[in-house]
Amino acid sequence: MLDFSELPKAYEAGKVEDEIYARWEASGIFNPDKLPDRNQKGEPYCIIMPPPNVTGVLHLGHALENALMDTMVRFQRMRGKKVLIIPSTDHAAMPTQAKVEKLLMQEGMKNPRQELGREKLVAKIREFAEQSKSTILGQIKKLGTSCDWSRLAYTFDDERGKAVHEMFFRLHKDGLIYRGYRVVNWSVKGQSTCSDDEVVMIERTTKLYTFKYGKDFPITIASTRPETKLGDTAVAVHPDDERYQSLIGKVYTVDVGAAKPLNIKIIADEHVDRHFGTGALGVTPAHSAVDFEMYEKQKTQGDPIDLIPVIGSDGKMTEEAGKYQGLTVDEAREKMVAWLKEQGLLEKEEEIVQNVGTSDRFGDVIEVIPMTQWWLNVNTIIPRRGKSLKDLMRDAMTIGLNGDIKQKISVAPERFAKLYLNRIENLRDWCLSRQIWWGHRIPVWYKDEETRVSETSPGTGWEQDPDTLDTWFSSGLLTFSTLGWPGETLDLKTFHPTGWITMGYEILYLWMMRMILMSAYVLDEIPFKDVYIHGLLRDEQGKKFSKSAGNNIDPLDVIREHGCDALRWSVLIGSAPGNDSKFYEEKVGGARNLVNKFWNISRFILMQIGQGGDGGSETLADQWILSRLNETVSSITKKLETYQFSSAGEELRDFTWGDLADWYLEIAKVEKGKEKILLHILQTILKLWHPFMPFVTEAVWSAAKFEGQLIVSEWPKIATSLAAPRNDEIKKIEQLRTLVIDLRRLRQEQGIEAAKQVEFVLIADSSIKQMIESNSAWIKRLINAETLTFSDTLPDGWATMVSGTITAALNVAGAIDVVKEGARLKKELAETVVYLSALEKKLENKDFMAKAPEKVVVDLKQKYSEAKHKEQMLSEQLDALS
RNA sequence: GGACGUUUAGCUCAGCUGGUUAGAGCGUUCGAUUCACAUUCGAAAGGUCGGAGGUUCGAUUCCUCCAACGUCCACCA
Repeated sequence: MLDFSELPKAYEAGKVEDEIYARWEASGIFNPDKLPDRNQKGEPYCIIMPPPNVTGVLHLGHALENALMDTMVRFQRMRGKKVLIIPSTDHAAMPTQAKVEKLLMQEGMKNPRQELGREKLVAKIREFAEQSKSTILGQIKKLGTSCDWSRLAYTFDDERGKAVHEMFFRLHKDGLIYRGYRVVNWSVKGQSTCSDDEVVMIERTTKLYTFKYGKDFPITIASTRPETKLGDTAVAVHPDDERYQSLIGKVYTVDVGAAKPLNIKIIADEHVDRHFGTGALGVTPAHSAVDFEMYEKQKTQGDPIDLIPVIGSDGKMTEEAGKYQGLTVDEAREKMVAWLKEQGLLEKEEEIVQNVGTSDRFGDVIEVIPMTQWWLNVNTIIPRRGKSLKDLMRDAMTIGLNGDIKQKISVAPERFAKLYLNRIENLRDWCLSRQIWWGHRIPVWYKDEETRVSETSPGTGWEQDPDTLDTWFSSGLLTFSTLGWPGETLDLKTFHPTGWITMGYEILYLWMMRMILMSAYVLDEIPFKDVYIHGLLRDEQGKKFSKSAGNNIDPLDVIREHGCDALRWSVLIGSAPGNDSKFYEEKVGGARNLVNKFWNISRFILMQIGQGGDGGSETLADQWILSRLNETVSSITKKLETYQFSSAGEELRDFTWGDLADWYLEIAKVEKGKEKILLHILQTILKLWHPFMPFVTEAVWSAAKFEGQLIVSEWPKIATSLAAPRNDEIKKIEQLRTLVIDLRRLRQEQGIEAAKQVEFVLIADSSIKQMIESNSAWIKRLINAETLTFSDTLPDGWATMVSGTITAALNVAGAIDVVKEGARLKKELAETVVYLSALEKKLENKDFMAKAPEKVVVDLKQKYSEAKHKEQMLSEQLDALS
């Protein structure tokens, strides 16, 4: 016989978590190939972990993400699926290099790239990344995530490198990847390009200048950046604008101080807003994305305009800028404005609010500069496909790839699908190349005028392209590069498309879109069937957690203090899918109490075992709890299937704490011999709780010496015989519950200390009387009554009340204040009458009776007769009083 | 400028396709506590569901408008 009273009174998370995790890991069940037979035969279910950046350590967002994934995966594993969750990390090219460069500069280096050179700097970054990576992986273990470490991936390891190259070659062969001279987003500080998605718009006030290029120029234009006007080659007006119509097509030569006089052509473009400024737009093809588009358009229309770069990659004015050469943009602007004033060309100078793009990694204002870069064309038709990448991305979310509904992604919450589609329509070509050194180097080689695409050098004299690929190129492949692609592996066949994925809405575009693009293009498959978008965790004031704001919380600190289960619970519960939620200390405290409560419920049940024989037939309470348990199993299963984590958890808590602990276990203290049922209940709730609180449940499971490991035990089945609507017996106990609650309130209202044993007298009809009598032992216990007797009349001077169809009287010491009692009864009677009339109105409404579901009508009638009875009792008592 | 979201108890939030007297956690007040759990138990107070219309027998839920707050997008130079 095991002595469970030796178990610690309070659950000690810190003492057991690491050991439990190690045990799971050692038993191999994180690896789908080593799962029990039941799972081997089950449906494959794969989740790709959103790879944390190797830039730093985990934050609360990761805790949330891991809690979501792991809850889902444990649920699916217990249901018998062949479950795989693949852990990975992201080399995060730009941020990682930026971070290491910053560190080196803090150590005294002025320009790490110059001082170290490519090889040495990359080595430094690798060293940092490796260290950071191992920290992060350790942290993920602490979060309890049951991922398969044997399949660990890194976006910058050799296997992923192969996938990256292969993808590059295929896209290139199909003509989707091209090298082109176009304007890019350029961070002067980072000395690299970035994609549109990495540009963060910020609002600021700036001056808008209204001026002419020269005295003889017919049109006045406005600009916040006069210095770029040194590169203007056109003025665009709206084609229908009668003010300028006669000028369209004309060319004017002006001299604003650039190296050469500028030829300005008046062109028509309907993007021009007639009502903003002067209704005319100075076109600077080299330094504005929109203007560049006009430039391209003019070119295809056979009416070309020039492109003159006046700002260089160092952020300074170029040779083309003439007398402004070498100045920074700000200096040039000042000088230009001064010149305009001097010449009397400046007409107006006003403050306006404007959005400017900044680099999300380096923080500086993005300059738009024309450069030769590698691009991915999202609009051109893919050979043999008849569709563009953009089309594929759209199909995956609407009709399914190739019109196959099985190849359609569903997004929860749905609204994000709309946002995604909206975004796709505005997608422009993706700039792939980055001028940093940390990342997959572009597999293209040059020799003299020749270009060759190849993984390794084609021979002597060939120079590899110095640029690297955008990190998202490699993370976009993750759903299949982690499964062995480009090899035709068993994993790939088994697990792709993956089953489910979760991510924050902030990387919806950056990551989700690219995974869909890559997978649809190369595998003709969606990367995942379901996406669950989660919100952001914010602090108590609603601010984002960040290091710079100083409100950063390390999930490991929380675990150390309250345990992993408590952390998981507190990030999962109390929020709706896709909505942000707040994280604060009290929430974790509450979660820790819950974990401990759970521990003690289990401990109590275990301590009952061996206390007394088989209890014989099921009592009313037994039937009730078993029915509730079954309802709970059914509901939790359904909720987890539909990703209602918070709601599922809350219901589980309410059942376990409310129904089980506060009612059934209290009853069990009186009705002995429930060993078998208690054991069944314990095993069932351990399973239900396991996905939410893996550690405490496994700790109980092993302390109880139950068979095997909980993590691979079978999810409880829904007993269909009990799943039917509750029978009359179950209704009866609900009635008794109501009675107990009412009697407790009666005590409380009478101000009698709960400790004191008191006498109750009840008036009830015979069938109810019998029911109360056969359950009187635990009823007495729960209301702390010495005697519970029945009578036909109410004793004088006792406090009375009505509960359902039962009238109860409590013996209070001394006389009751008749006036006070009368007032109370009157109030209650009035409330009942109001309630009754509301019910009556409903029941008399023919339309309602015709349309309302039968269940509702039956319930209503029941309520009505109960209330009617109560009304009668109350008025009788009131009469008796007076 | 566009799109989306939020607005429900003192605080943090649930509330599925409209249906009994709108819920939870925390907090508050009152009471209990040798009992598995003071990381506990019982009871109570607290909401005209942001505002105004509309549809319906019935609206927190659906529609329209308005307000406040928030997020994302956008080529207003």
